[in-house]
Amino acid sequence: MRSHYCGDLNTSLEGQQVTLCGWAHRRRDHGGVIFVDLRDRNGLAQVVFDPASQDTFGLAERVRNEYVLRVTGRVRHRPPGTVNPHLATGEIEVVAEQLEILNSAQPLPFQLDEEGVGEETRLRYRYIDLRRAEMQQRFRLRARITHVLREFLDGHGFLDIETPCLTKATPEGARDYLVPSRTHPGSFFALPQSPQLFKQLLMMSGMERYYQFARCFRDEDLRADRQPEFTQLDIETSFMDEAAIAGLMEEMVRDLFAKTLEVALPNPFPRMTHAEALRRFGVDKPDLRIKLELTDVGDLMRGVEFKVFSAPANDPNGRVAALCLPGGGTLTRKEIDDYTQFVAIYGAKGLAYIKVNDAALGREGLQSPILKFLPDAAVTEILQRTAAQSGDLIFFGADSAKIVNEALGALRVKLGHDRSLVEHGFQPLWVTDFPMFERDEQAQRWQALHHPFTAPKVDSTEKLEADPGNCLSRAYDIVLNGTELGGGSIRIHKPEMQSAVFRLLGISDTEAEEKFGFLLEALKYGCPPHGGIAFGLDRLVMLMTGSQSIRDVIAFPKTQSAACPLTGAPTPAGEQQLREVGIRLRQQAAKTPAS
RNA sequence: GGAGUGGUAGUUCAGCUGGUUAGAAUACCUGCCUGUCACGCAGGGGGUCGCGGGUUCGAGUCCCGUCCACUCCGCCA
Repeated sequence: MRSHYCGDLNTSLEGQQVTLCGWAHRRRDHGGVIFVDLRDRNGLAQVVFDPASQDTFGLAERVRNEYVLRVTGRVRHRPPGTVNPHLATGEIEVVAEQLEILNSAQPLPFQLDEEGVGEETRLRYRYIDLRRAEMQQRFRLRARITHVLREFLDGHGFLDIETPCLTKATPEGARDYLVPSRTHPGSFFALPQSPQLFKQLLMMSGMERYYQFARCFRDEDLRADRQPEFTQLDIETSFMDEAAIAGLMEEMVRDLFAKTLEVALPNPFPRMTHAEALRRFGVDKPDLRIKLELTDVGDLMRGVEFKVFSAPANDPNGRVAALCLPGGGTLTRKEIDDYTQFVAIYGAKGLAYIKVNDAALGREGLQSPILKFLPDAAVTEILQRTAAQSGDLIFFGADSAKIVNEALGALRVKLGHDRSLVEHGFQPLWVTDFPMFERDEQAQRWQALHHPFTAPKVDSTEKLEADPGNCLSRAYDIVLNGTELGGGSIRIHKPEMQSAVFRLLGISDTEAEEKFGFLLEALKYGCPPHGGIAFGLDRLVMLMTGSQSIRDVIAFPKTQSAACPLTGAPTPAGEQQLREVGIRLRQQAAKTPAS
């Protein structure tokens, strides 16, 4: 006799005695015969308690749904007739000879095979939700993914090294989660937003190739793909340049997809500059499965009477772009109004359009409220550039480049999904040549687009300071199906360059010394050129499992208000605990968030 | 901080322009049925309509506030 999983059972085991452990998922009672679907992590098997064959009846009578059982019995074919597709194998059943009830169970708060159970109920009883076959499969794939990634990295000489979770607050970036120090009253640790500085220090330590599945914490508002704590596959190498790192990393991702999903990704991954991504797709993480593209038409609008178009066309920070939707002529007035509302979210004040009824007729074949403002030459050129055909519809965005890009970029993705224009499969992409800085007009200063340790493409501080606004960085992002999977860069490894970047970011020497003194000092003791990348593991698993939310691939996630319905965390701290860490509250906690 | 959607039985939902005792499915309980396959049949229990206030003769339904969940904007170096 040997133990089996329900899903392991097959017809070749006929006649053999097996032992199964699991939950009595569904009990049916027909006359004297009792049928129990036994569920374990591998599936369902039907167990028959037949009083005519064995004396197990007395116990089986007591079995209710979801009791935890150990059943020993003999495998046999079912009587001819029906095959149950819900079972791991519908052709055989196990005739129980011994039954042990390992535990009883109250009726579950929701049915495991029920669709659409509310998010909060699922999280409140996450341990039950995780029993569902769908969740079991997701977490099995997640474990398989981390295993294959580790295998690849271990095989390429990377060392798995842990870095602290209790560390120092960083001044820029996301809000930190703070942890009060008992031994240093009034002082706080911060939970790491990423192990960025530690992995750089490891390069200075001669570790040369490092990786870690690192838990990261950011106290910012949540989204379907953002949790306050999440896992990064954090990687850093010495002596490798952008091309070498990208080459190795995409080899790793190809290996991963081949081994876990049997999907062949392109070799090499396509590459695109940040500027090209914005110009063609309006975003720095384009979903290449959607073939729609933005087309610049600003040069045609400089002289038109229509101020909405001519003003941004003549503004160096403005943009006028077109987005042609094949077959969009069938859109109703209401649908177009809905899209206008949609782009308003991104600050667009309107959404002009031209319906192309008959492309061959030129102006006469078009239909649009803005047609009267456009000269013939511009109309002809628009049709040509967008390659519009009869039956298409051309949307227009005209505003600051930022608003046009965000509005039309988001509209492009929405149209892709609404109109079923999304190709199947996985389409990866490297985005490169990011600007080093972006201007924060409100604060009148530069901000790092990536992070302040990213190396610029120029090699001297003079060149960097001469024109910071046009300086590119040695950063790269890996994008998959419109999701930013990971980002990295070659780092600054010279103290004077690091100081220059801090200065440009408005971080004074005193402040830099206070916040990053240890880094600046370490750079002086022989820092190798180095760079790396960090992958969002949860997002990667989300894409690979086809999940709609990052919560579905995290065992115990938080709700949108960053609370845990299962444990009730966070909860108010007791007076004694607060006293120990030297904290007095400015106001009493009103209530427990999850209660 | 802001916009939108939702909150009614354990669960998933219906409940129209306000009007008797708030319904369905499923789950649960009892009984019947000797091979069920989401078994079937008969019966039963189960609700502070998120919470607070208001309008009204009368509120699940209308108004105001508030809490919670989800999606998005801001935010996320």
